[in-house]
Amino acid sequence: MASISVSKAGPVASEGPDDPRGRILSAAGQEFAEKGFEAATIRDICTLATVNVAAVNYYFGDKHRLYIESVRHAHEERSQQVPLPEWVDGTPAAKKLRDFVGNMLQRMLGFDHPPWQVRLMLREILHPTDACRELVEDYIRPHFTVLCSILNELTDGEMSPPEVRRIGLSVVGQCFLYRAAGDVVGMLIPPNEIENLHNPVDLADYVTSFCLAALGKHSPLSVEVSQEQSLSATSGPSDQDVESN
Amino acid sequence: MASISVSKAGPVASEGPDDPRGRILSAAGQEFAEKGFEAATIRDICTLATVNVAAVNYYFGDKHRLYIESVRHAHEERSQQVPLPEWVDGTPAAKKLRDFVGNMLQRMLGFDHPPWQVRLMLREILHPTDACRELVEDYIRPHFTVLCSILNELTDGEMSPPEVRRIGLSVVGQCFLYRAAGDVVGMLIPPNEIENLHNPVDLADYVTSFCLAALGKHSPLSVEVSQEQSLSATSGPSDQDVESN
DNA sequence: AATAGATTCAAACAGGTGTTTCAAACGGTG
DNA sequence: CACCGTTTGAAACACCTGTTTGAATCTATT
Repeated sequence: MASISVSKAGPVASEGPDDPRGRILSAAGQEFAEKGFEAATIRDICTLATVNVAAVNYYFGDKHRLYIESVRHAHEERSQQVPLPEWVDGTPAAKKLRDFVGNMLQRMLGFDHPPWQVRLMLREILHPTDACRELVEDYIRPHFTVLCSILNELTDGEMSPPEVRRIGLSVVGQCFLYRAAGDVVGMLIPPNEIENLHNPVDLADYVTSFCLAALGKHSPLSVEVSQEQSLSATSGPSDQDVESN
Repeated sequence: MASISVSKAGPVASEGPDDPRGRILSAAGQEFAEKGFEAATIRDICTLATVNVAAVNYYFGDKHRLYIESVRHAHEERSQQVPLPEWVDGTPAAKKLRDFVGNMLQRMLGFDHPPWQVRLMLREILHPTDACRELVEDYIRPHFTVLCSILNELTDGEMSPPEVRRIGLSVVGQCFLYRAAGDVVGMLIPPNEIENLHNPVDLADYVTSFCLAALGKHSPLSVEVSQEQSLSATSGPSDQDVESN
């Protein structure tokens, strides 16, 4: 959206089901997501995509441009896989917040283990390269803007935009920890507790309650949080996780 | 502490000021922190440490064991550089929480840009290898335990340990976002706002208030948060940031 | 069927990697 | 001083990397 669409490298941009370019893009995404830019090798990528090593040079020029394209490909696919919820007019802001958090956690953590698209984007967030700016403008900022507008609605415009953004980061941060440092969290917390309290659904309820309580739109957490005053059982529409390719 | 102290590889473990082993450890930490395990090269490390390439094999065996040792070295140094605050009896739990959060943010973000020790540990948290378990047990878990005990004291034991841990992760998560995804936050938020609202000191006040409000130990944030009911101006003792090596 | 362009392929290239070698230098001890 | 284990040094090794080459194959148009 924000970035000028760069003319796609390579001779052709077909859309067939066994389009070599697409196979390379998908294989590269998985390899880069798992091993990082340096450790992933063109040979492994091409083996996974069942193409010759020369193909990546033919379609993308070099490894770096392949990486850029595969990050773009990842967030484009993920945007379609888990679109933002949409609400009818009059939906309470608190429910919108719960839906948004549920949607974000679903996108970050997935139903099963998260798809490679998310892990690749995470790498770019943690150690930004040239691909990061586009990722932020086309993927992250739109989502963050929606969150801020929900928070603004929730507090009836009492807070300044900077303050709203800070609350927004608090919401994102609580979720982000599980995605970025999930392994460490798993070492820190007993395994059964992970399943009971730290699964995507219960987490969405909890993070939402925590935020609402901090904003005074909800009773505080410290007096009986266990009685599950469920805000909503249904998360946003079309939350399914498409493990494509 | 928790892990059995492995016999140090290499022929000798001297402590002199120009001990080659120590120079390699420090150089390796910086290189690994900046470039990651794969991208950092033994030759660059040895150039930085002004030793021959064969020295790393002589003192550590191979690149992998050098990495393990340098992660251990990093969190040992960082523990000394920014120790946990200590409180006199009768210190209010709310102040303890504020001190702890301030201390944690100082440790994560540093006064200036964070030292390589933190960035190396962060890499290990994000993409764990063999070095992670020891990092968690010797460094992360002790800190997390302190946080949980503060939260437990704060809520007068009303919450179960699992619930306390979940609150603890919320506190950590809010801080962690700035450390792990600081670049993206910088792209998402106007620059002047970063300086005014998202600096370590103001962040510590904010995260503490957010948490206290959620627990009902504090007035909610959404009605006038700007009037700075400062909990404490002094962060924990010995918060200075030693840029050693 | 013949042609021209697009695509694939095996092979090779130049450069960098972690690791090893083995001789030289060092430093304390008899 | 001569000895011997410890430490350093330059060079080489074997392997793997991204990239390129140029011929072979395929595909579609004439």
